[in-house]
Amino acid sequence: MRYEPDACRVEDALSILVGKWKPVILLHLLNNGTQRFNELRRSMPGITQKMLTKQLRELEAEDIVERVVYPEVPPKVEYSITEYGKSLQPILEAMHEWGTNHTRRKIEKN
Amino acid sequence: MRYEPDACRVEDALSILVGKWKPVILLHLLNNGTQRFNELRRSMPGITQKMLTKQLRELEAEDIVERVVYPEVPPKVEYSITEYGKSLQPILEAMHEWGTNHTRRKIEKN
DNA sequence: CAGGATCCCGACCGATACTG
DNA sequence: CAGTATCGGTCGGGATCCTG
Repeated sequence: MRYEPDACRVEDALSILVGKWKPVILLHLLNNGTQRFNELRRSMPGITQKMLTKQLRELEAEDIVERVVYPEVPPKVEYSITEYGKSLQPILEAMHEWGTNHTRRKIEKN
Repeated sequence: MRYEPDACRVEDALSILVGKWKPVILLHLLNNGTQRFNELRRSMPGITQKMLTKQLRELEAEDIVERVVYPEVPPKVEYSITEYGKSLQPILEAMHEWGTNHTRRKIEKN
């Protein structure tokens, strides 16, 4: 009789993954490993600096990505997935697979 | 070199699952089977009629839930998960499990 | 009973300009 | 290079009232 708690936990996971760019960022880091800020930026045409920064900060706050600053001039900052972040991979892949299927299905319907 | 397509498919899945109440609704229907409108409403304290209607309509449009209207007075409408909708269950459960873990982890950190 | 129709606010996100 | 600051538009979602 109490499904709200369950649903709340699903929402917790969703709140991490949602955000227009978070899945893209995570997949990038999962597939390409450690990357610098502008490296990520270039690989995601359309994202703004502000958004990339914001989403990375949020993921960092949840211990999903790691941010390493090198005290140099010019600045150098590297981002990577944490071990904990990797635990999201199955979910991302499941969603990717389902999404692919869903898209195909919709196309076939027309 | 092209991860955008992958990410887009993830977004497709997310767009189905996101919406403050969609996971809750889906879990309800998955666990409790067919339910009437107000039955669903009562089991989700906090949701408004408008929101419940809207989310159900969106899920119906994607063929995730089925809506059956009985031409009676007073009106009777039943909602249930479609076979296709059931394919989301693994994702929902994976998210639930991950979310539960994540919440516990955060609590332990404090 | 199961909704439709309105009004409204705040968060999300984009565009642009500036900086250590 | 890797950000921060500011302005503004869009829209998800809540509150409330109305109806076949």
